[in-house]
Amino acid sequence: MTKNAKYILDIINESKDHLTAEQVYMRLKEKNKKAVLATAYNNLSYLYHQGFIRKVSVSGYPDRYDKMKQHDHLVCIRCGKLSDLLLEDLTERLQKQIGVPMLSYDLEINYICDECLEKEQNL
Amino acid sequence: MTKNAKYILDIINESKDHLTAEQVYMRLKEKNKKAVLATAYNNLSYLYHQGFIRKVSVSGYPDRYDKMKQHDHLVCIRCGKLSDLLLEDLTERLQKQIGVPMLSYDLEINYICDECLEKEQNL
DNA sequence: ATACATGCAAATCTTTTGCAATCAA
DNA sequence: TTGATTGCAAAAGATTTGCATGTAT
Repeated sequence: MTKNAKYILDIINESKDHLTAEQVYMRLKEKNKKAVLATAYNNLSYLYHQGFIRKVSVSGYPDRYDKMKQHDHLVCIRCGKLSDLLLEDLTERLQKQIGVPMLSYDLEINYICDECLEKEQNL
Repeated sequence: MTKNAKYILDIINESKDHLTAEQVYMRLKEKNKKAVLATAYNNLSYLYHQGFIRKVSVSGYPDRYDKMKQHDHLVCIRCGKLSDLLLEDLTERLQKQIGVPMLSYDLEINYICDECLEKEQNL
């Protein structure tokens, strides 16, 4: 694990938000001024494939990166806003129902956030 | 609902696969030779926002479109392959745990498919 | 010395947009 | 006719890649 990869892993783990590669890059630059966007992408990709971080993909928005620790997401179908949810862990329940070994699961609850709801009501 | 939108909705509902916009477009052309990729995109987007179809986003791959009917997905984290799963419906269980009205949920189980597993073992 | 990581720029790919022409109510 | 939909081309945005350079072991 290289210096940049370590920095990035820390950035992800310390952040309460769901950061895009661009945002990770901006924070990485605070620690390593020479860093470049592609390096952020490359290391995020590496960390993801090694299973050190999660990646949340919502169509129409850039990928966002997240801690590994199991948790679920509330996704606004209008603006893509992402919030964490701590729901019961479904791992066992799901594993029983599937024939193959499960690595992890991603559960996203779709809703419309307050701001978007308000906007739609003001039409 | 326009002619193209209807065609596309039928294509999605009749397909057993998870079609990309490109694939939808190719099938749309069989019914309407003049159709164009952007029209497929526009109508898919319309159908999605109207809640007629689902959209499955896996990072690194084009979006795939799917029937509305609740079901879950098995996603290969190596090649992005998508398969349907019929697991127990978690709607009520989840709704009880969140404070806001839930529109729907997306549950993706991550695994490594047979082909990818074999490739990795042959290294 | 060697392999790997980086910086940089350019390429790629998906998806969206602007606009003019066309279609349908 | 009037507004929405289409076809088309171009733009936009996110992510990846190739390559030369730098770094660490």
